[in-house]
Amino acid sequence: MNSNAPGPVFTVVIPPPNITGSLHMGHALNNTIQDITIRFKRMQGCKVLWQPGTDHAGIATQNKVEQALAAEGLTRHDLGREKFIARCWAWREQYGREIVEQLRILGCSCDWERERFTMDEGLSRAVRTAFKAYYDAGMIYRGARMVNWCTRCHTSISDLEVEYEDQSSHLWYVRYPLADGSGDLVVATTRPETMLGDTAVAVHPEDERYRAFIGREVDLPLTGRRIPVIADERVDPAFGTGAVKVTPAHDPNDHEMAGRHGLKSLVVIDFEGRMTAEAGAGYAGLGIEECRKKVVADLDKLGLVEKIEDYSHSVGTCYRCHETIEPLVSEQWWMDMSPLKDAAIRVVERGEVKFIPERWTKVYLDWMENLRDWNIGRQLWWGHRMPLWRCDACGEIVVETQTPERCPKCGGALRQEEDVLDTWFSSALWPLSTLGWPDDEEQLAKLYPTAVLSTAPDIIYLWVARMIMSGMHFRGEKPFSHVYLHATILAQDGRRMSKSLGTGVDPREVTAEYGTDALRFTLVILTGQGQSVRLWEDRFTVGRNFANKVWNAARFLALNLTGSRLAEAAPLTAAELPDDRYLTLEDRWIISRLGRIAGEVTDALEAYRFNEAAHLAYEAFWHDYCDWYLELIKPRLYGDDPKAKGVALAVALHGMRLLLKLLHPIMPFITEELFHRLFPNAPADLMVSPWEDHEDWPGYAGDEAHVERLQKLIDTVRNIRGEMGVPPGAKVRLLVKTTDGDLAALVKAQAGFFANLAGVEEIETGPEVVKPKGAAVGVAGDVELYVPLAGVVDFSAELERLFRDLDKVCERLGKVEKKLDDAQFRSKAPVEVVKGEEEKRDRMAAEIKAMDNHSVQVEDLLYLSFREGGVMSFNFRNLDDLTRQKMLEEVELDIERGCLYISPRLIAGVEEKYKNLLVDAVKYNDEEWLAEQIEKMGLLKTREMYTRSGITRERAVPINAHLVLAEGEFNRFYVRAICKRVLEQGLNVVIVYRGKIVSNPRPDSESKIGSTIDAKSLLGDLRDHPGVDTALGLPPGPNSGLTVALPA
RNA sequence: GGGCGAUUAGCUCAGUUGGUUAGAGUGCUUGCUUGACAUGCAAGAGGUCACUGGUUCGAUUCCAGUAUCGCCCA
Repeated sequence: MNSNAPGPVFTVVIPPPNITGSLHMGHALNNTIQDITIRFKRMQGCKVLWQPGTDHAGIATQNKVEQALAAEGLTRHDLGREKFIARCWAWREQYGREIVEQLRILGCSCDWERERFTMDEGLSRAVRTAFKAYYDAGMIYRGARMVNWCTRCHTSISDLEVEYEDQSSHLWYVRYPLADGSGDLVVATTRPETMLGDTAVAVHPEDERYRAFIGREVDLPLTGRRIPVIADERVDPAFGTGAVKVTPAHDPNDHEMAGRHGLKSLVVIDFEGRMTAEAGAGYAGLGIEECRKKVVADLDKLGLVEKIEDYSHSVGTCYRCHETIEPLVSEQWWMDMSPLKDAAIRVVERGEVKFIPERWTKVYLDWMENLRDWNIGRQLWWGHRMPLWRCDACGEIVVETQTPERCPKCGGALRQEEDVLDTWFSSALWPLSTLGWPDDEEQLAKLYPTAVLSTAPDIIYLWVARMIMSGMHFRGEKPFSHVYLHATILAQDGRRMSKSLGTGVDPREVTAEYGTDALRFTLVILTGQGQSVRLWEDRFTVGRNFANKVWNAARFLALNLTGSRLAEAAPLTAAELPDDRYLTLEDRWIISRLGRIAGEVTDALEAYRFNEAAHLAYEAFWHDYCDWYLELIKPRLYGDDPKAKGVALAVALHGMRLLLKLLHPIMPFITEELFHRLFPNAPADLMVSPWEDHEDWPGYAGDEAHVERLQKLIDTVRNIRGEMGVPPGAKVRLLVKTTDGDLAALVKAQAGFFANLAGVEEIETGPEVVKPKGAAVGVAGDVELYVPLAGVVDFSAELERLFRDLDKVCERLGKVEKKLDDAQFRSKAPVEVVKGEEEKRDRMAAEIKAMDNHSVQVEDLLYLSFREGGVMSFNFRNLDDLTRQKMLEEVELDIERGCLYISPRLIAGVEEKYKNLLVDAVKYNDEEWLAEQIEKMGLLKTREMYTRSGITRERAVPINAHLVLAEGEFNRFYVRAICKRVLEQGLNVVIVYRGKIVSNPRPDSESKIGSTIDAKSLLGDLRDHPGVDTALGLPPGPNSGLTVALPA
């Protein structure tokens, strides 16, 4: 413990891993979580203690050692108790060390010199002290009860150690003859061999079928015994025949039933899993399976087997050896839990112990409410032998913490109880015993209670509940304030990792291949609070790539530091940042931003939101720091101005230092290493450096906002470049049209941003910027950006991009306007929300307006392409060669013949989006009314339409609709542009229009999404052109569309 | 049989009190051997938030039911 730290004490006890083998992924996650918390608190200045240790895990370890002995052909009985225990200790030495080694590889910063083991002397004393206290209080007693008996482990085990497996078996229907010879009663059972121990047959009292049988007797076959037929409510009339055999000694339900009816118990199965003498000659000594076969065969011989059905039921098995559990009545040591219950419930109900996530509180309370007496004895050798002695002479029972010499009553010789205590008896004391109880009150007062226990949900009953009970009982205080239940790690198939299925991932292999930091980071960023997560090995590339990124960013700084004196004078606190006036905009931005992130990471860690903390740090490191900041300072680093370089490096180092700190709890190794490389004069290790929070860092909110604006503009330029296929090396000119003087000034002053990050070599900005011919256009808010690309761009791609953006904005605006039109919304929603929506609308309207201005540009682009060879250039990249060829033929412009035919598909440019367009058009053609219209309008056939989307040339009816657009899919800009061109050629335009137009509202008009605009307004300023005729209305239909037709 | 949890992009997961343009990583498409990093850089596509009702001006979010999966208890 770092006792000199200024802050409060922060203690965590490790849930002690058992010493049976190796740590699995769940351990890796759990201990990573604890280490993150510990490192975080340590850096925050707390006096932290992370108490490490291991658990002796009685039955589990004993099994392992027995397996090892079996390999030598030995059993524990060959060795005897003492030698066997010695072997267990040897095992513990080896595997206990291995576990600890694995924890160290995981980077766990435990207080290793305090490492404890549940069977240490001190901890054993705690166990004896507790036992005596309970015994003296009358809470420990001996009694014969039904227990779960493992015939292989030769011990009773607790209910929680029984695992239920579905097994397919049979249901045997056996006839029990009535004693008076008047017939028989058929009982159904899954365990025919236990009939030898039957002492009754039971039916439900309300069961009409059997009412007459109650109180009579049957002859129990194979035994010569006569047993009664009783009535009991617990009998399920739907099971089997509704009559069941009652075997009090070998079934928990029957045992209870026997108690109610005063039936006697007949033990027919012994602790070895063999039939006893009570089972009768011919059966005694047989194994259970063997006996079952014989009983069935014998019954069959007597003609008493009515039938045998296939039956699947769940069978209790030992969680350690998977042997079937025998319910047996056995003399055992029990602990009365009722005196412990209330305090343990209260402390949770009062919120003094909080479960995270909260829902586990209920699981805990439910279990506590139904707490049963605890079978604390185990018939094992490995474990804490009960501190209880019997006097051979007078039978006195002595319970002491120190081994007594003689019987205090008669002076006779004493023999210690053979049973050991359930492992959980010592686990329950872990937070107490490791911190000094019962001997070191001073230490205990300082360290107890601990802050948090982090563990898996299935440990709630085993440890959490018992630790709380012990803590409350012996200390009057909870053992921890928080219980963090971490995620369950599953295999790729969504089930628990399984060694036998090969779906397990060994943390040791992952650390070897990807590194500890990668393992830790991946686990943490992947697992949300208490949610299960699927994991397989590939997933660790996330962590590895990030670690690589961190390494390289630091390397970048180190390379630039070479030869600089900065390294020696490396800045160590935010207070030593370069003076404000030397800082550039990006410097202030990153400082302010990282400070903000530090605060958010701190909050996330405080709230046990580890994945959020990891995500925040990741995002800040990779995207803010590397992608933006480091790129921005490169010119200064490579430039000739040593002072500017110094400032940039200093800020970069500060940022790096903070990021390393924020990442350190999660990735301790790489951060520590890099810290020392970059800051060789640092007075201490990173792990004990002070944590830095929001308030330790200067904030420049205005500068953050400025950079965000620039980022948006740069994104837009990059988007244009990417979409237009501008070669990465090519420099472009950028024109920014804005009425915002501040923004113009900002853009002008920070031209370097654009040069570095968007390949912009020249910028023009201001309110009167004019868009050059053949420029790609982008809109960011109310700002318009032009990138001249004449001769470079694919115009159709540009149009496509522009309209795609426009569509998106229009759609969003439509939603907002609909909302704002709703009187209910206006009256009932909070004013802030309404205001927010209004602002949103204004912003989007401005954006649309900016785009709208580009209808002119659209026309230009079209015009340009028309003039240059009369073929529009479209983006054909997704089309196959044949289609491409056909389409090229189709778009020939034949102005002389007064026909403009453009396939709707081509207008769209992207076939997918406009897939249904032509289909719709052809559907119209197929219908009679369209024929009528053609007739009426005197339209001429021009070209055939074809498409590759399922409409064949044969099916397509040729029409002379030159432009067919369908619902929601067209852009009025196209319509207007094309119409304008056509009109300029002295030709006429007829708008055929039908139904609702649900796209592209004009921001300056009343039209909105979902409302109808008429064809005239659609044409805007062209509507009064003498060549335009919109008189033709078509009936509305499901495929509302619009046709621009040109009569010859 | 009872309880709990999950169901969001091809995959793995975030989404904090009901109003976001629903996000990330990975995978996919396109282009890049740009002087830290190809374990990389830039751009792009991809989602009726399982389904059905209800509450509400408004539901991925709250409630009820259904379906599928998982865990715990009996």
